[in-house]
Amino acid sequence: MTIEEEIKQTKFKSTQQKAVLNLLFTANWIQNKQRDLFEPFGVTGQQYNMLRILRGQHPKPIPAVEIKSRMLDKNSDVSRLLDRLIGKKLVNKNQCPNDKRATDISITETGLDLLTKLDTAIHNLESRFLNLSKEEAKQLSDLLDKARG
Amino acid sequence: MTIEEEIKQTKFKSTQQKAVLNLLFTANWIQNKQRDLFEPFGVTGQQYNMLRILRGQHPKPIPAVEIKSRMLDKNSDVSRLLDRLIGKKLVNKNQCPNDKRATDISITETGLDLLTKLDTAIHNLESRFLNLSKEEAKQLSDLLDKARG
DNA sequence: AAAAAATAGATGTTTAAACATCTATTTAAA
DNA sequence: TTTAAATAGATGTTTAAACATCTATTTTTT
Repeated sequence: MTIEEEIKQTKFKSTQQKAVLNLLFTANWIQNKQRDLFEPFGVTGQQYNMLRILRGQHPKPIPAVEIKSRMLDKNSDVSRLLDRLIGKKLVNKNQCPNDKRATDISITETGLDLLTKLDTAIHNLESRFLNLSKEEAKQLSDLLDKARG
Repeated sequence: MTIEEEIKQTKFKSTQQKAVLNLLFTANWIQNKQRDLFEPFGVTGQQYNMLRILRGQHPKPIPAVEIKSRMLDKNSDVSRLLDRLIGKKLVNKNQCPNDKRATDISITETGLDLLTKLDTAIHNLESRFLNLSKEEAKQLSDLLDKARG
């Protein structure tokens, strides 16, 4: 289905505007698919994003401000996102000894196990349900980089 | 700034995964820009989306369910989004005479005036701040259509 | 060293998203 | 035609996003 069919709009002010609408629509489409996929595991997209960041640093703990700088959504409310993950025993938080303002955040074994389970499911979503060849995916990513440039 | 720099991640599981992350990041980036732009006018992105749909049908009223089918976010809580726009006198709602379950929704003159004011601002965002030529924008839109296919 | 500025993070409040459920009406089936 | 199913929309509730403000600590300036 083209974007015209998806939002029942045939005329656009400009090609750029159409691209923007398509981008926002497609992001929503992906997020809905991700939500369905994450739901049985009890995590949200933002929580998954945070867990992946922590796995990337594991076993080194990182401060919350560093997590924030790596999040897809730069406005994330990291404090309370962390609270929820701590509640689920998926991450640990300690005061940083070098800087008493800062925190040492790390992913737990439980968190790593959960990510392992999610990996397969996510991989299916991203490389099978997303109907793009490797070349097309690269082209898309490059265009997105340029768009923000 | 490339997506690698934006989220400080250099390795991706697959090119498709990188494209997905870039897509979600870029959608967020656009939504933040839109929020800044809409903020002085007192509307949100979803409300703007709804107003544009109603303008497209003006002066013909349409039922809420038809609005929903045209929204970028198909999960929108149309009832309460409408309540907010009615509160701002930007749209009208009446019971539909042919089907007492349904509603007749239309944009008001105030709503049309507001959209006129927003048009210029939005156009700047979409065709100037978005650093893509017409050809590149088309290429992006086509890739997004294909990705969902 | 004292004062000012910046930084890390927590927390309070308002608004909206997410999800389910409910009512009224219309359409389809038995 | 009476019942069952589907549709349109409203509403209740829980959770999270958005935005501002606050405290504690560290860094910079004077």
